[in-house]
Amino acid sequence: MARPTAPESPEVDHSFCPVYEAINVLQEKWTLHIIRSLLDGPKGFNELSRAVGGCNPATLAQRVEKLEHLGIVSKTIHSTMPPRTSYALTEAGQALQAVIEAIDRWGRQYLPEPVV
Amino acid sequence: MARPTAPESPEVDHSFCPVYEAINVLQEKWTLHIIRSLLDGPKGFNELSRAVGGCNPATLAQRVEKLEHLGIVSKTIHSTMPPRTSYALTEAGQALQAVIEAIDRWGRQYLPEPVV
DNA sequence: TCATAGCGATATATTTTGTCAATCGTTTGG
DNA sequence: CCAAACGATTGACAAAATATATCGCTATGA
Repeated sequence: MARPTAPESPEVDHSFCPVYEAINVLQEKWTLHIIRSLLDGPKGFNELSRAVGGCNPATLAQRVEKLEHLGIVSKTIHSTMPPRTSYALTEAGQALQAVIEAIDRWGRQYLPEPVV
Repeated sequence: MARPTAPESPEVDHSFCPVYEAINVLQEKWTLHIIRSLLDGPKGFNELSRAVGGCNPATLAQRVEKLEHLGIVSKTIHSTMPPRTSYALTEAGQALQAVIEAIDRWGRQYLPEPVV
């Protein structure tokens, strides 16, 4: 047991495998959607919420906080009143474009029909 | 509302966006770990479980069934008693190697230190 | 001027999802 | 001949996500 945040089994040693960690970060619900939305520019909270499509504010706030903590997203408060905040991708976040593009290519090729 | 399985908001139209769908498939917990494990060859149920590391059998069975249904994983029953089954990636599943590799590169570059 | 919509969130209650631990009948290794 | 391993399945439980309402405040339009 090396990484407390990662799910572990006694049989396999995943101690510190960057891919395993990366997967753990990206597999959380909405995370990839958030990153994809931010790839076309910084957004405010509600703006991001609309772009992501369907994520409720509680989850969105939590995800975005975690991504900020991981250095993937940066949060800038322009004014508290009226509330004006913007979320943008950091360099690490921008680098995830490659991942999104890979998913994009895969989706176009192998999910041509609606998934039921 | 176009895709019943996808989370939707009235403001944004995600009706049929392959990337959006692909993300929805890949973001489910353990899915990427399962695919990554199967990239180095077919595995039995418990073998897969150990390779994935930490996923409980109920969830694993459910994930693997869904992936089979999506045409990403194929299940072959060699014998029912004694139980002998193997799970392998289909062509669509193999194609996800590109995605895993992109995540791999990203992880190595941007997650060099343990993620708390 | 005065209601209204929008901002960035947060709280509570409920539903969905994932986990834990035990279990099945059979074969194999010691 | 007893214990472990195989591929799962079950039911009770915990954790995560959702819907919905709400906050204080302001800029806008009628």
